[in-house]
Amino acid sequence: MLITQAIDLKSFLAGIEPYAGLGAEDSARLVDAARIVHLERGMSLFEQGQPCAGVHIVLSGQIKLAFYSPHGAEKIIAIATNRQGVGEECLFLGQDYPFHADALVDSTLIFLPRQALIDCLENSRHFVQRLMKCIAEKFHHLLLDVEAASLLTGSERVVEYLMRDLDDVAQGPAVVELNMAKSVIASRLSLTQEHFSRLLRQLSDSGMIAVEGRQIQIPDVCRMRQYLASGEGHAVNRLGRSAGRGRATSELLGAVAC
Amino acid sequence: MLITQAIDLKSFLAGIEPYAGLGAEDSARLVDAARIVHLERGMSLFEQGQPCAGVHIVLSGQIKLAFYSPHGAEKIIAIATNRQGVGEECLFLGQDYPFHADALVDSTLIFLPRQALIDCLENSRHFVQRLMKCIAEKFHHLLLDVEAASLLTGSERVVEYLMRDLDDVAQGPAVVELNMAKSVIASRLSLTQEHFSRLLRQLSDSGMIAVEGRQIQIPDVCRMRQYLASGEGHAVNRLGRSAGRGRATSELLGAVAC
DNA sequence: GGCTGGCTTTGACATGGATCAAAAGCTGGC
DNA sequence: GCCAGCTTTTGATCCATGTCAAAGCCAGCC
Repeated sequence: MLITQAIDLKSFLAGIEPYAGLGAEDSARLVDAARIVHLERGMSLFEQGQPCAGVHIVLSGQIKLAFYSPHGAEKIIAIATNRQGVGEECLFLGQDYPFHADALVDSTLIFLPRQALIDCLENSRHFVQRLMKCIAEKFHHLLLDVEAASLLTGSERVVEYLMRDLDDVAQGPAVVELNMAKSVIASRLSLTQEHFSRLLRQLSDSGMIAVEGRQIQIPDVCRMRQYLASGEGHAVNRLGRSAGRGRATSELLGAVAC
Repeated sequence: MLITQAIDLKSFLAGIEPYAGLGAEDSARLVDAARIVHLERGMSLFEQGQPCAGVHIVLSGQIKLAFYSPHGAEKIIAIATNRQGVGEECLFLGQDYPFHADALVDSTLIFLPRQALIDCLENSRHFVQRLMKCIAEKFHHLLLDVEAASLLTGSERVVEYLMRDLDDVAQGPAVVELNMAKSVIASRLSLTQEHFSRLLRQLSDSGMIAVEGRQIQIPDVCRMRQYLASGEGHAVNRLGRSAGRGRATSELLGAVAC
């Protein structure tokens, strides 16, 4: 690995969780062991069932994490981009990867081998804590996805998705750029691509959004929030009702009054 | 807290992850801070959105972890029983509980306050590692649930559920006792109670199982595995298909040939 | 420019699973 | 043994969402 790359890598790692705050020794250990990985669009980073070799951090591109059924059905769990890590949660199960990871577009990643990470864990209490926090956060995200998929209707999930990147206190108009194929977003939202397309059209027809290719105009963010809060979108479904009660769907909708 | 209880607690904690292997000092710290909690059936342990106060470990009973929509819809994420812990994943997010927890039956729990746990974490590197592993395992379980809910049909999920507790290499006949209300199991499997009831009947009519109240007879475990493997249960659904491929649904079905 | 192949939309239709309503079954209490 | 309050089953019906197929659309390429 070239010196310049090594230097860059070091400061790069220092800038992202959970690697920020590593001691010089550990930091060097990781940089030493690190490898750069290039993936062309469509290539696989790893397959479900392979033993976990380490962690990958996305430098550029998009990595799709997904399950496949034997019949070709696909469920995308998450898309890793930017400075996000892939596979931390599998490091210590002494286990196989629980999902597939493929490049949606040409991508570059840093690979940190398992053993180097484990050595750092032995060495630094703070690193373990940070890593634990990182895994807990992923857990939390997955929970939110499960909540949305179970309790919201298709159109509500779409609305919720469009508002994810928006400021919690945003008011008035906004623009959202869909930065991946609609079929990918559809699968993330547990929808077929056709259904997703129709839902966008419905929302568009109702004036809630305006679709221009991958660009979505939102004339009034508050209206979107209201849509979620007062569930026009859905036919009172209920899984079970076993100890029936009624409560607010907390985190799914920002708690801002409009 | 009575001496006898304290002694019991100490050895109890020593017997379960991630508390096994704690040093004497930390162990004492936890036992000191621990409180016993009794919950009557139907009572709430905590609510979604409350700040996380610590971890609860189930001594006896069943604790339901679930989301609720504003309209009373319920999605049960998991049932904690036996020696399982509740809430480890929320400890370090400095965050609120992401779900509700209620007692399905009269239950007894140990409560370990957040601060005592954090002190132990500062103290013991091994404890952090064990806790991290514990959280990673929960993450993995949730992933398996997401996989099942996304890729399997209702009847396949039921079959998969019935086989969960069975030995991976089990052959021939088996009996499964449903140890909670069917409506609860239904929600765990993302089904309505009515649908679940009908699916049990279908499987029963097809001779795959025999239902006697809460007791399910399985004449031939292998037949169940085949049912999952060769997906009779389902009408080739596909979410997306964006980079279509065909692979085995790994962990969902034990990899035993019949 | 005009082709080619991958996305995306639309339409027509099928169906799994949800809803609503009511009848059975159970179970614990008196 | 019988009632009151549950859990569970069954039936009839509806609807959100999936499926299949074909047509548009758009971008990169020669």
